[in-house]
Amino acid sequence: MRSAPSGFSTKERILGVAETLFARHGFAGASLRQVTAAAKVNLAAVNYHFGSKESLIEEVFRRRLDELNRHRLAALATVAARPDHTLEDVLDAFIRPALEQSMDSAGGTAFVRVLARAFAEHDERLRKFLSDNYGHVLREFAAAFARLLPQLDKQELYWRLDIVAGALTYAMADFGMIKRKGDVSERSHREQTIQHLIRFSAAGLRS
Amino acid sequence: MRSAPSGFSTKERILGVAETLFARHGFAGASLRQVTAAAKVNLAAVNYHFGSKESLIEEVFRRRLDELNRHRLAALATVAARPDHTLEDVLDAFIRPALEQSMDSAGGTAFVRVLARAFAEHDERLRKFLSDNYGHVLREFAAAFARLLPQLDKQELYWRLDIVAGALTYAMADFGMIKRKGDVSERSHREQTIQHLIRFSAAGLRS
DNA sequence: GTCTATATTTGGATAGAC
DNA sequence: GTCTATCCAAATATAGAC
Repeated sequence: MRSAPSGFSTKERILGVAETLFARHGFAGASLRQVTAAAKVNLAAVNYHFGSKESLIEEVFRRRLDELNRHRLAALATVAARPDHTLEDVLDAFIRPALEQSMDSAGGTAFVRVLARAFAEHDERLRKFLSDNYGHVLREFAAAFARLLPQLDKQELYWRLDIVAGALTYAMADFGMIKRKGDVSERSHREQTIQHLIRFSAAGLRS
Repeated sequence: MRSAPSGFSTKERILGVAETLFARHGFAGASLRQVTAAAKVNLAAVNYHFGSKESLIEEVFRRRLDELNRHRLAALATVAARPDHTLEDVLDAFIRPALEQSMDSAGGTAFVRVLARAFAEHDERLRKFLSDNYGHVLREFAAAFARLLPQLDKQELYWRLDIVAGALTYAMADFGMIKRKGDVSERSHREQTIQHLIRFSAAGLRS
């Protein structure tokens, strides 16, 4: 348990490297050999710790998504408790936790790009896994949006949420790669980005 | 030259099937064996007609992108010639040709999803190919947007265009899968979608 | 838990007959 | 231009020693 030079267990190193390579090359495009080589662990370690490549992929999601969704739901609950909450508040509850995670955790920016991959992926099993385990979060947000946009019928609302979710995913995926000017702190850069995305999304949803 | 039962040449059948399977499983995820089996051609036909998988991928893009970009540039030129043209006009020139192609050509909906894949793909060679061959189109549109949004500095504009392009790509990719109500014609459904996307994008760009 | 070695499958590409 | 057969590399997965 802990042969790792870096202080991380073999399992954690595999997860971290897999996240990076899946973000860069896709799930089919990144091989277990690339992963184990980059993580400096033995090839057999993946199957020992995870059983299969597919399970490794699921673990890459689980590791961050459990926490991210906990934060999103907590933020949504806080917001929804205020009787005068706005569309912008709900969008904030959705966007802020993702960007916070992506900036605070090492490899967090890679994970947001993995999320974008999942969005593009139409693989049946992956979609089912995500829907089974995390679908309820999106449904709660959808319900919150529906209450704030009663003028839109259901079909129109879902169509717009789909665009917004896609746009946000892409924007956040690219966020890590945007170079900020040297004179703004990381914190205020993130805050600016959050405000931009909120205004952008709100404008699209209400238009 | 023409052994195909469907009236399409072997080469065309390969391209059509490849487009569908690349859209569904990604470029790494769809194998040449799957492609040739579905196209009911021999495995060796791919290398005979295209030389390699990579060249096949490029041909899948070229076949539709040449035409699409011709239409986009023509529409942009028409719009830009009018001194009072608006942001909405430029967005129309970008969006309409894509949706027209996706609805008029068989397999066009698949191609829009291939485009979405390319957007998510960070593969060096693919990006270089697309940038080398079609980058000038996006630069022309970017210039047109810049003229209409002089209050935004360059960095901010690119950041927003990136989001809008991502959102539009995703929206158009999903468009083919959205079931329209039975009482609206295909044509008016498309027209409604175009108007939605334009308003949505314009709101985000101006916000 | 980690290693080496290997089984097994799959994928891209070619050779050569027709 | 199309076919069969085959080569070779790469990938996932497992067996078994340590």
